[in-house]
Amino acid sequence: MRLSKKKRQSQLIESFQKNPFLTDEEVARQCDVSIQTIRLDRMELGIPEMRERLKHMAERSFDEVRSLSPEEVIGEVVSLELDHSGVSVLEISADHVFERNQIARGHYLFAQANSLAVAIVNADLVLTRSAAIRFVRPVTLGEKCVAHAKVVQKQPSRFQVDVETKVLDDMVFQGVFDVYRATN
Amino acid sequence: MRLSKKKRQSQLIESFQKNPFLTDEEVARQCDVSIQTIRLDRMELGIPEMRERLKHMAERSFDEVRSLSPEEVIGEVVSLELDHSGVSVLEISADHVFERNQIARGHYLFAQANSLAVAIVNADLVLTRSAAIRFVRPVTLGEKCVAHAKVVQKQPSRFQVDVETKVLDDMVFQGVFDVYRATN
DNA sequence: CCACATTCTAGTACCTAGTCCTAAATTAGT
DNA sequence: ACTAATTTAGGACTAGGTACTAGAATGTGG
Repeated sequence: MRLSKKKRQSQLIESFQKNPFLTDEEVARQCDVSIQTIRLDRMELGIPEMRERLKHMAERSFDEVRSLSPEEVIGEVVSLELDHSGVSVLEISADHVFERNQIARGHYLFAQANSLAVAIVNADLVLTRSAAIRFVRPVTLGEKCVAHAKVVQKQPSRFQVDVETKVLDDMVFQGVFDVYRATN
Repeated sequence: MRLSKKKRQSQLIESFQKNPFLTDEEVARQCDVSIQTIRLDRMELGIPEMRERLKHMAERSFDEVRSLSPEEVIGEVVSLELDHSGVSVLEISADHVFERNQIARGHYLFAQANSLAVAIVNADLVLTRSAAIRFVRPVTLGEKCVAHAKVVQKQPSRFQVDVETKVLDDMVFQGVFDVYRATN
């Protein structure tokens, strides 16, 4: 006997999770059943065909790249007054948290604040020289982090930008960034 | 006249870059040429068919998830003495840099240092309370960043971890992290 | 042991988004 | 006007499927 239907199906779920690139033919051979059986299983389990699986993976990763790369800012900038102030919003998704406890990894909050501090300065090449930051309280999955940045010191090529990130009215992160206009 | 072959082809490259999900049929309509022309173009330019493109994207994102998630550390930890010291290596790839100037975005260096500082502490739930960091010099595409972390102060649930990141013998990043064991 | 249900297998027609190939038609350059 | 480059058309074939029908094998209850 080859395995009951239920066992096969739960094994199937695992297989596709571990390796989404498997074709029906390959798993059929693995389970020693016909290709049609695998297809019926996929129907019942609501698992899409390989091409669709890959497409969804590609979509997800593409969306990430797109939201990161064009503006090169983490979080969505909702208002920006160059050389003065700005606000960005980052909703903590599953990608941002530790699996075990659903707490956001610090560097995402840092990245949000840092890229906002850099975006605020009106120049082609802006880099961070130094920063002092505090993670006031842990942020968890689903929370919407709103970062407010403002320039507090302005010199020809050096800026001090203060960033405060809140969830609702709750302060979660504070940072002071020393950024500079670099000569390209 | 519809556009010269060269213009069409360079537009094609851009289109596929902007949206890898396009089928030949769709771009053919966009360029107002036949599907075969697009296929010849793809051949000449060495652009694979859509399904292959998506597959490669899926592969890349799959690999990333696999290499990032298990340890939840950015960079590869090459040595680790719990509660004492550790070293991790991060090679700056195209994903880490600003497109314009090939300079690594600060938060990747921060992420490497931060996750090493957290990994070093022997406890289930470790979070960063605060940090003071300095980006000593910009890091560019292809450079291999080696972060050395050591615990310089140890209290029951609070640690100060100093991190220095170098490219060869060149200091590029310095950070002092205040991390703590949290009660889960 | 029979009957009936569940489960599995086989096979056909069809789909998309292609490849590979041949051949004809069109356009451009000189 | 002639040749060469470019474009288009079409046919045969492919992978990895969907959707559907029908039959075979394997249970399981009575």
